[in-house]
Amino acid sequence: MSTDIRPIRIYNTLSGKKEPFTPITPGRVGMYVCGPTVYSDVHLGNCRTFVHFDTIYRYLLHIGYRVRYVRNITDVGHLLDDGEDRMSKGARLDQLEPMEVAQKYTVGFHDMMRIFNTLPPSIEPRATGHIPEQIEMVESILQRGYGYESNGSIYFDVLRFAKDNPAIYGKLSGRVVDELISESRDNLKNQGEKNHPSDFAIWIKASEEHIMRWNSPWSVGFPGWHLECSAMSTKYLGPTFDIHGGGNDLKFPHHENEVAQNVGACGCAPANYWLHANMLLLNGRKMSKSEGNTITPQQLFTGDSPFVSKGYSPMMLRFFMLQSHYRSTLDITDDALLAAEKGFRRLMEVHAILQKLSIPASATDGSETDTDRAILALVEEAYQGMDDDFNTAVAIAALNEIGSYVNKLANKQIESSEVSPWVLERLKTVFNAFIFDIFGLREESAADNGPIEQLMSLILDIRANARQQKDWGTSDKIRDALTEAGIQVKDGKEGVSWTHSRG
RNA sequence: GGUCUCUUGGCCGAGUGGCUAGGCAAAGGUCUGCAAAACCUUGUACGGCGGUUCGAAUCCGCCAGAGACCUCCA
Repeated sequence: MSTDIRPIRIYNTLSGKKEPFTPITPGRVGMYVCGPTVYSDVHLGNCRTFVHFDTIYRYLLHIGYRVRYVRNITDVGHLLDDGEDRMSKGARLDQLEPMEVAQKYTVGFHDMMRIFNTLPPSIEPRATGHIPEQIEMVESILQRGYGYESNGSIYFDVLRFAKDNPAIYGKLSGRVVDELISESRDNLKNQGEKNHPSDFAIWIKASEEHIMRWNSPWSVGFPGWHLECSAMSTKYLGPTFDIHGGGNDLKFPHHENEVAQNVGACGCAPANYWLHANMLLLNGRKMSKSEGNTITPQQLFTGDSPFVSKGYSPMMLRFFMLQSHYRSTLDITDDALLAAEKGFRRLMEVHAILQKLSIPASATDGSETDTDRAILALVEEAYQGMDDDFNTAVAIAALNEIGSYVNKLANKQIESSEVSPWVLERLKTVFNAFIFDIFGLREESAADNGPIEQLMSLILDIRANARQQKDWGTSDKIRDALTEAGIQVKDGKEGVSWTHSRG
């Protein structure tokens, strides 16, 4: 029931502050996130953005919303400085058909999303699959007087739109139209076809050598960048929906123009809440291929890069990303990764220990203890962190504090009578939910089970015998050899256990 | 050049007008055959200079540094 859903607050770029989230339809959320342009391999920054929005999607689902999550694939429409479409440029370089290029990088993108354990969106529409919808939108914009034809191309009339809707254009990106006039560069191709430098193309007449082309009432051509998102979000989520997300760098011009197109086409604003994920930095700087300050996800996994001392697993990287808030820049450094890796292991280890804990009902008298209250307060803190603009860092901190209780309980450093069985059960459920359902983490230690479990139990048994006979030479030899093999032996009060010490 | 954001202890990284974030690293302790793991204790951090306030790291101003956008970009 929607009335049971916890209230949450979201930072809305439109207003510049946190607002209580109220969906258009109670209990349901429509969310659109700008997906990748598939003309090259996924950028690590894309991964961060999509991991965060995946976590937002997961949290909304977890607290009980029914969510339609739309994330597009842009496979046409980006103009380069020389006016060449990005897709066809890639095709020329690779000697491939444009759709072959799109397909190749789409598959690569999906693989990467799977590696980072993101849930697939409910709908993943492609720009080239929605040419008729985009043409219709151009027609609507023309009918309402916010577009004009020039030489077979259609441009969006930003000045006129801004004049009619002074409270809308520029609101998202904090821009003033007068400034746009003086600041716009005029070195774009076809600039002469525009009435004003800040106008942008919504339909572009294809030049002879342009490979991607479709018929339209105006010319054989292709849709402008920005248009696909307006058309597809409208088609699948309606003219006005709840949440629109994307990377910070899309605020302008992409999102600003998207708003203008939607309002220009139907007179209604596309989304109520705009969320923007911040950039990923490498050693304090924006990643840049031309300056050599860049690392691919693959290099991060293998460690094959001068920027890292070793490889890092995808799940550890996901955890690393979630340790910061989505609206903050996140700086990748080897030290930070090393520290996060240990933090990740600690959390996963706590989870494993917790799931094995049990407290006999007879251990307590049924009343709520101080420890019960402390633990429940931390659980609530984790949820409130997420409620407050999806603050994963705060939630992780609360989970870590819970971790101390879990370890103390497992070590018998606090009596089991101090924790009520139902609190422990609740803790197990909550931990499970946060780690797997919300944070989208997953166990990484190889699918060991069967044989390894048996071997380990044999080895540890031999070691236990040696220790009983005070044969420290043998027991330490076993321990050292296992350490060497990446297995950590833990001698606890309750017996011996082991974990993989490297992932 | 214009617009905007950020600057937190050794390293990351939350937060915020008065109350311990958290992780990693470090030191001491408990436990241990010795370790490891775990647990406990320890750091009096909020770029600089002014101002507002009973009180600011948190609000305002100036300065310095960094970053982002203005052009394809997650």
